[in-house]
Amino acid sequence: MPELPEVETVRRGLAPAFEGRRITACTLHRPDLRFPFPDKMSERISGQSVERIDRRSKYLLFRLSSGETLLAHLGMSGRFSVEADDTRSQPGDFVHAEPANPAHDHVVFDIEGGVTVRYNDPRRFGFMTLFETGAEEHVSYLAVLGPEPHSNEFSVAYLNEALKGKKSPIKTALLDQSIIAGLGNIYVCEALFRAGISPRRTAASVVGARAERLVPHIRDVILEAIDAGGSSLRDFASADGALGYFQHRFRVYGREGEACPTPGCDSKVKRLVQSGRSTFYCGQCQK
DNA sequence: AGGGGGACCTGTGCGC
DNA sequence: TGCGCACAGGTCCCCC
Repeated sequence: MPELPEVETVRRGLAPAFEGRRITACTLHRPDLRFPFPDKMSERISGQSVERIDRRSKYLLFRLSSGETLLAHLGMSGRFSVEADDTRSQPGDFVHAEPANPAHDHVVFDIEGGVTVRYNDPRRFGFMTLFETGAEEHVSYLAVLGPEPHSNEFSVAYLNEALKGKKSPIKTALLDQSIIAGLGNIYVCEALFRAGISPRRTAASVVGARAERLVPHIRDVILEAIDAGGSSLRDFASADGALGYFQHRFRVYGREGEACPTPGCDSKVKRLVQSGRSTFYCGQCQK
């Protein structure tokens, strides 16, 4: 489920529980997720303090006092939840309202101050690894990533260069994390809709006015979603996990057959499959 | 070299 | 009610 905005929301929810505190125990309930956990992972994390939690694209980076970084990716179904006795950490799940099935709690962090953080992942497409902090350029997952959508580096000039000569559809190109990092199926569909660009158009043909529109729309769609997550975080202090993250509604994603939301457009939202994944779009508004 | 398709997993919702 | 199938917000890896 998580694209960049959801991962950022999770980061903000986890930060007060972890930052400046010691992890007293890290317990693994199985040897692997998508990949085996790194050698002696539990020993390397237990007893360390978390100095900060960073995010790059859809990866969470827990900076440990040992000089190592714990990298976590949530795959499709990964989720963190917090139980807390203290007042600093809000309990809850940050993305999901439904309780997680404890059978899929694969990693448990006990943190000083009476905080427990669980990583739950039914499909186990997530993964975790440890690396020496500062060696990011040697970590394959991070080394290949393109710019963050809201960074200065992500500009019209950059996009033109990155898409030059690309025959693949723009939809597919925007899912390529080496072109732009952090977009997933939902926000690519939403950004192309807002920019009025057909998902089937070749990437190389997105130039001129289309590229000028696409860059700010990608930024906006991501920043709005982060804001929606952030306001949810602020609101649910007393709600105990009932976050309602997806009160943030999508304009086309998951809306096949519904009326196109553009005022005055009488077309319906269509669905097609590209590279094996659903694309939602309006054939009238997106050219 | 780049791009498509399968693989990795479990859960859910739908039609019959 | 039960069963089978399609589909799910991601990424890696193989093969053409």
